[in-house]
Amino acid sequence: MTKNETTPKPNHTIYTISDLAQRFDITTRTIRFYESEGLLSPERQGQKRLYSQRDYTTLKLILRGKRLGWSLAESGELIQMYNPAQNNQAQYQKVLERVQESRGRLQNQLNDIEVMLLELDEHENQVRAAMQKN
Amino acid sequence: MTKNETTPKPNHTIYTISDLAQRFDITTRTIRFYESEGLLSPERQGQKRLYSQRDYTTLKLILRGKRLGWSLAESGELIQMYNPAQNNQAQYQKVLERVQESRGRLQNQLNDIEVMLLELDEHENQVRAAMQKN
DNA sequence: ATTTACGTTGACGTTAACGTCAACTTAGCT
DNA sequence: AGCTAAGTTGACGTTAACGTCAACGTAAAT
Repeated sequence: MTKNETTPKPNHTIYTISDLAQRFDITTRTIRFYESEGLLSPERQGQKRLYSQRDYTTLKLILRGKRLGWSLAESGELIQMYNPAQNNQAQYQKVLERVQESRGRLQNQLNDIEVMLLELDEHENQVRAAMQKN
Repeated sequence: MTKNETTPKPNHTIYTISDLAQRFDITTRTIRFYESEGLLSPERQGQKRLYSQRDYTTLKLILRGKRLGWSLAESGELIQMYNPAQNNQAQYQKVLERVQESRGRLQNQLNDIEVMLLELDEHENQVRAAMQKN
């Protein structure tokens, strides 16, 4: 019997806002802004925000999205997908469709990247050839 | 002997601004804006702009960059790389370094995409499992 | 000659994604 | 009690990447 579960993460870990800011190298202002945009919804202890492991994961997703040029709204849709919504079959079906859409976008981007990489190879060859000529 | 050259493109083709706008589904305003940012420098016939095959390629590169979330400034550097600059070895060397940098960025993006795709797979499995349960 | 279509140059407006204060509150330390 | 560090909520500022509009030029078609 092979271990096939995901490695058990400390699911109870709690982060403060500046804690997250440091870990992800962003400002607290940014984190609050994401909340105001509906991408995060941390617990409160009094008026202070407390972030869970789920919030951590969500933030990671947002930032990965940003590195791929996704807007916050687009990442927001992704986050929605991952959140437990209604349990009925119709909703499940919609989620699966969204998953397919996201996959499609990513595939397109993957394609663009490979074209770019090929063009870089080609160009490098040309430059090296020109270097030899002299 | 195999044909290994790139397919001969009509290198003399000339485009008007609205022509390019249609082909790439952008506005003429956008194209002029890119020129004002130094990304394009079309010929002029009187005061009208005439775009060459090189301009066409440059635009394609810009838009591909945008789909990957690259800023115009970043795409501008790429364009510089592809343009015939000084012929001395030092310059060549710098170009090769820039090529490596671009490759690195693209590899990072590629990595992000694969993580996202894996997470989508995982989530799809979970959703399908939940659908079966009911 | 005058529409019509296409092009040009400013100038100003707009949106997303934050940055930058300023004016508080709150909890812990001395 | 008083200080300090970290957090909070507005409110306004900023930058990139265009959109929108006005006023004008020009070349081909009727």
